[in-house]
Amino acid sequence: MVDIRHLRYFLALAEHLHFAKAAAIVNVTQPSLSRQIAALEDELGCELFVRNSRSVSLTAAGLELQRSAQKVVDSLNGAIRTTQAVARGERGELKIAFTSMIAWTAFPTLVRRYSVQYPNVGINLTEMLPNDLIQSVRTGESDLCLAFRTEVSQPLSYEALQSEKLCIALPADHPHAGKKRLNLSLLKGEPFILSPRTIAPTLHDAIMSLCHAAGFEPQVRMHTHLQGTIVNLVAEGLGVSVVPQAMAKSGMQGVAFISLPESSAMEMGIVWSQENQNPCLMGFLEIAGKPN
Amino acid sequence: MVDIRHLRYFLALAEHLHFAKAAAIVNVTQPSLSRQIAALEDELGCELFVRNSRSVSLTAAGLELQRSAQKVVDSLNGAIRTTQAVARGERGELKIAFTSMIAWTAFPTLVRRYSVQYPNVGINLTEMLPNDLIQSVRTGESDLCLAFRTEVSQPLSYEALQSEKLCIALPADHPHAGKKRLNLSLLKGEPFILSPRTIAPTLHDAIMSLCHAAGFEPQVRMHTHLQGTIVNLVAEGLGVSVVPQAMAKSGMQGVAFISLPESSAMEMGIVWSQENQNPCLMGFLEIAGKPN
DNA sequence: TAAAAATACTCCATAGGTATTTTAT
DNA sequence: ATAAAATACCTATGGAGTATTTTTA
Repeated sequence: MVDIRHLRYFLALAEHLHFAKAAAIVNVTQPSLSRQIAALEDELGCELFVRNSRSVSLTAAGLELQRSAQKVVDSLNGAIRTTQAVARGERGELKIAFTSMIAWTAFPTLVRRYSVQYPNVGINLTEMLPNDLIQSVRTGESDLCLAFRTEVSQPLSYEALQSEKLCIALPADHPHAGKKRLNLSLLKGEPFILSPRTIAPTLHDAIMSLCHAAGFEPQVRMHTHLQGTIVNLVAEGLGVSVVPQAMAKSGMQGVAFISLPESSAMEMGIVWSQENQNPCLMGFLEIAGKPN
Repeated sequence: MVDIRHLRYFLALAEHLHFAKAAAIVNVTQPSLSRQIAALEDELGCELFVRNSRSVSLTAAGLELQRSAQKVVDSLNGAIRTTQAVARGERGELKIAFTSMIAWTAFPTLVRRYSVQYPNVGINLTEMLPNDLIQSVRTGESDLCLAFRTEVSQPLSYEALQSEKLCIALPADHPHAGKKRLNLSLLKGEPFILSPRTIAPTLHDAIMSLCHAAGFEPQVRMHTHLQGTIVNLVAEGLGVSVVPQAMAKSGMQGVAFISLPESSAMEMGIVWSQENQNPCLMGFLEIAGKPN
């Protein structure tokens, strides 16, 4: 059975055309090399070298083997290296689930930092509805997701990434626009644009309890879980809303953002499964754990 | 040191995901396979399988190795096969030297028969002057050549392929054209077109001795070693010539060919070196030796 | 004659086998 | 309880080393 040792010995001899020198290269003695080359020729059933006590040269078959054996050895070395790289999490694929809100958090920066440090890992970002995030991690469909703080049970884990207060979004021409502070109760009669509870329960409930604390039940006119769309609708004057403060960074014209210091912080973090063996996940968690 | 055995065992296990079954595939016992897989993982420094007593599955690194190891094994098998094919003369290159006269002999058919039987051998046909043919074989520049019968010394060999009588070529409007037989001496005063002795001595000398036997010294007006050109010049009425009978097959208009049964046969054959180790040469000689 | 490859002989590392234990469902 | 992988222990194949012989330019 031809194995890699035969090829390594053969390649050394094919290069140096001298048994003693080639033997030294591969760290064996000349008789050992002689025997292995003879065994290889016997195994293949053909001569690879023409040799006498004065010279060694390749036959046509030997010349062919020199070309192809080098490829075999190279591809074996490559296979070993890439396998080890995968094991170290330096190569492979990381499947990340996110919702459209992602664009307004620190998550994009985190993904960029990861992709810079692990340039050979393919990052598969899949958008899904907020409610489906955790389940996709549980089934292994995703390696991790970004979600609001949540209680997760074994084998899932949660780690906080970032906290955001909420803020009020008003049309720029709204009577209260321009104020530094605004008591939510003043929006009692306004039409609200909110995320539907069925899709984004955490955010929905947080806003609802703010309104209840202010003593009113908001009149919800429109639903969408896309925060960017909510801000757009507010800019069109179709209603008011309460959105994560990061949305203020959107630079959208026609909207006034008024901070809500009394709102509880909306904490976001990443969720992953401790049973997930994808080595790329370890690298991501390590980076997520570091302060940026 | 990772070798092919490790990869073969690994691939069997990666495919069947069951130690006992995979062990049977590669014809070893289960404990032997267990130990070799463990040794491979140890050598690579990473886990390739997640296993317990109920199930075996590939890790990310194992999945990567499955892909690349298959390529390594395939390329090794390919290297072995092509090397053996080269040794058997079924692959490689055959360098053949010829002169332009080649088109008028049995040689093209022989080359075609060879290339049909050995479709993976590249045939390198190099045209050269008749005088240079033998030398190119001696230096190894060519593996074989077609030449007129010649005495060659070790390590060169000659084998006859084909014999050709010579014939007279006359312009179609020549007074003697149309005759079945023609004594050469009747061309005594005619302008002759011949191959120069410096380039094609064998043919030149054969024609000269025919003329001398007929009792005259030909008046040589033009020289060229290209038999096709000679026939063209005859067709233009510029002279007469004596050419190999195969030229009659050329179908050239304006030329009459008259056989010369008294001419000695011009024997052609192939010349090669017995020291030439090109396995393709053996295949060619075998085909050349067979009657077509 | 001398440089270099092949051979003879010995040793030992390790792959492989049998029997058994451990493990997880 | 059972199927399956791991481990213990033994055997023997064959790869490697040293010493020597053979070969050929």
